[in-house]
Amino acid sequence: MAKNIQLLKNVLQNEGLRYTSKRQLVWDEICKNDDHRDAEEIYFKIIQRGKKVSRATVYRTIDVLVKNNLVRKLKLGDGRNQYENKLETAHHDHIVCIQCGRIDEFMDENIEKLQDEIAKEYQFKIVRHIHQLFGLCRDCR
Amino acid sequence: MAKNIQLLKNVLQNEGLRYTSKRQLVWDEICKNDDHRDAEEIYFKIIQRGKKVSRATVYRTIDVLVKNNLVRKLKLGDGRNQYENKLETAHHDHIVCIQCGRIDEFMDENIEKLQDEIAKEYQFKIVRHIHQLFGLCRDCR
DNA sequence: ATTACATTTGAGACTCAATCTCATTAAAGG
DNA sequence: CCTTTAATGAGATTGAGTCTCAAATGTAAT
Repeated sequence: MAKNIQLLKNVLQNEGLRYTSKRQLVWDEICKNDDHRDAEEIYFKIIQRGKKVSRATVYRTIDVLVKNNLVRKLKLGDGRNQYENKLETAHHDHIVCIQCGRIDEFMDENIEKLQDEIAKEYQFKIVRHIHQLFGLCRDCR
Repeated sequence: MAKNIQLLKNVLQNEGLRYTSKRQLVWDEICKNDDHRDAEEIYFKIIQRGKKVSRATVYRTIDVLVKNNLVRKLKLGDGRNQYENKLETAHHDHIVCIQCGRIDEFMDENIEKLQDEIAKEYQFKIVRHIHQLFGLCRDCR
């Protein structure tokens, strides 16, 4: 857990922001489990634990954590966005520009889940997968 | 264009909804180009063309079209959702057994939508994609 | 420590895309 | 044309997320 404190300190320093107890509360809560939760759940859980923090601070802190890759933001698209800590080494797939060769990485928790559903439907046990998107990047389109 | 009218009629019939001039206006506008536009743009363009329709009807009609695969919904996650017609034909991906070589085909609309979101996020215009699941089929696992 | 200054925090107002309400209008089938 | 049922529109409402600004807290120099 001390490692997580240091991660936060590094990020804040990197952003030119102060290390504060409120920011630590938010990061701690997000690290408490590996589920994806929305800002409201994270906020409420902290309150439930008897700590004081505001929604504004939760949102603001999450933004910093997401920007600095400590937290993954899952944009479900409907309702609230969800978040999960990103402490494990992440799996990712690729999105490739057929014009200039630029390669970006992507990773989508929802696609992963849907793959599992498909595997179940076909009674397959998945060992690995390839998922590549080909197209024109913002500079080539 | 008569083909598009029929597509709309089929969808509405399938949904148990009436074919109306307002719904046709919305679908026509979405078919007018292949860009991704948000509901407000689509609404306003119809008004600009001198036709009358309300935002509520635009939103409601788009929902039906998305649900029935005539329109692709691009959830950027920030700001307004965007939409584009989906008149081109469908495709499928593969799920492969690494033991016996069996190949099944799958196609999941939700994965497709998520891919579009990713493309949007990365500002890519997707031309094609590869999505293959490798594992053990029900007979080999 | 104390002071002086800058940043952070919180309560609630605010934003804005999207949805809902319900009175009015339009479609379908006699 | 008439009746029934669904669709439409104007504006109110919702709700996740952001913004405001006074108060609280951190930071650094003295």
